Amino acid sequence: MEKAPYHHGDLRNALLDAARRIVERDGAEAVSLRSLAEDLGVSRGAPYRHFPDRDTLLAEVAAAGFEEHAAAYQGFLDTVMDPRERMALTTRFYLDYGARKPGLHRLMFESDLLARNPPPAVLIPPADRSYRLLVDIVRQAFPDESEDAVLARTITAISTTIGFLTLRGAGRFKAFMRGGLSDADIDAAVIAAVAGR
Amino acid sequence: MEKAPYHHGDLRNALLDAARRIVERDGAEAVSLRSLAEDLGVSRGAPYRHFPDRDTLLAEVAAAGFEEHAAAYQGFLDTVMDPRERMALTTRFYLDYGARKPGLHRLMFESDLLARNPPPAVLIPPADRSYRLLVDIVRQAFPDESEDAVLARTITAISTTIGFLTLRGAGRFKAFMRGGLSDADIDAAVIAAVAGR
DNA sequence: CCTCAATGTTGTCTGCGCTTACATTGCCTC
DNA sequence: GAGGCAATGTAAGCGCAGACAACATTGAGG
Repeated sequence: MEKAPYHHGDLRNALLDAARRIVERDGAEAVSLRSLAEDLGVSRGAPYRHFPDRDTLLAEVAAAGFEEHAAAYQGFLDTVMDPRERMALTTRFYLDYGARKPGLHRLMFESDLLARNPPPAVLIPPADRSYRLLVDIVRQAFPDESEDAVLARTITAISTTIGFLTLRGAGRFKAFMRGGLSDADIDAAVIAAVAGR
Repeated sequence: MEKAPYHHGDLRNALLDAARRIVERDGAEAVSLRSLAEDLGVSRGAPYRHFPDRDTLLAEVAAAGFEEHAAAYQGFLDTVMDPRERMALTTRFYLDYGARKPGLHRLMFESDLLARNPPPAVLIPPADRSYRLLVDIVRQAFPDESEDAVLARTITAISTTIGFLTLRGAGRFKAFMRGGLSDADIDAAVIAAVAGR
């Protein structure tokens, strides 16, 4: 018969994993250090040994999200040869990811973690990496455009994609559905607007 | 010497006004019924006489926001004659509004109030009205397009606009600023992407 | 073996949403 | 006017959460 050891063993990573699962499903608001501790069979003060506060934990979850997110469409650079098709696939990947993990998506793209002064240090490298990757993909899809135009296009492209997910998540498109447009139609319209101009 | 009357007089509207001010400046998360009650000099239970819960109050604040928002660019339909220019002005109005009242903007376009089942009844008419107005503006700016195309374009247009505000608010464009693009350049790029295709 | 740093526990404070039981007020009717 | 009643406000309390401080336990290195 196993008796529970005084020390958890790897509480830090266990907290990150558990928080991540909750964020993916129910959003960052649903994460509570207390209930996390309870789930992991540990006292409510224990998490503070590993994270000074709740936001620091969430920042690490978001950082891991950016890593995973960027790594996934990094692959398109190697496997998909046509630059325009690559851009369309990247957009579709964003849409799928946002639909599959809405809470994590919100934490990454809507929370004000990166707007803090200063932003959490763990968050900056993966966020920058993801941003640079995206600019590369846009640049190769529109090779004739100036660098400023490419940057501007990257901004509008990601704005369209993220905004669409935000608004759909907020239920603002329910009214549009009565207009005979299917989900697939709308997805296609977004992808066309981003990649097809 | 005035003694405080037992009844506030118009607590309901006082709550709405106070909540609105806090939402505009600091976001809906900063609204607490307790501190609202304290500010207005009533007991902490008093607000519950007027709103069954916090979300109901926030829904009314959002509804008022949609009214004001739509009324403002309703004016463009009457005063601005060129349909494309009208569309550009509407976009600029969205951008200004989001920059001026970020918290209210988030409550209106990012919160999940409208995604509930059922959504708060007070919210549906103003949200629908705002949506129809927007479709009208897009339809007149692109009169040759099919109705489905107009709907799709409305969706991508508002997605671009709201997404841009969301991402800028989330600090995700800080990295882009180092690329030599000014705020005005980026605003212009968004407006061009929405209205100028 | 002993010490110490890392890690986990317990108790406490504050603030919040929400509910229940009770108090005050003003209006409406007779 | 007096009585009654609905609207409105107060007071107290529950459960949950974040954060901190004081204390306990453990294991690794000197």
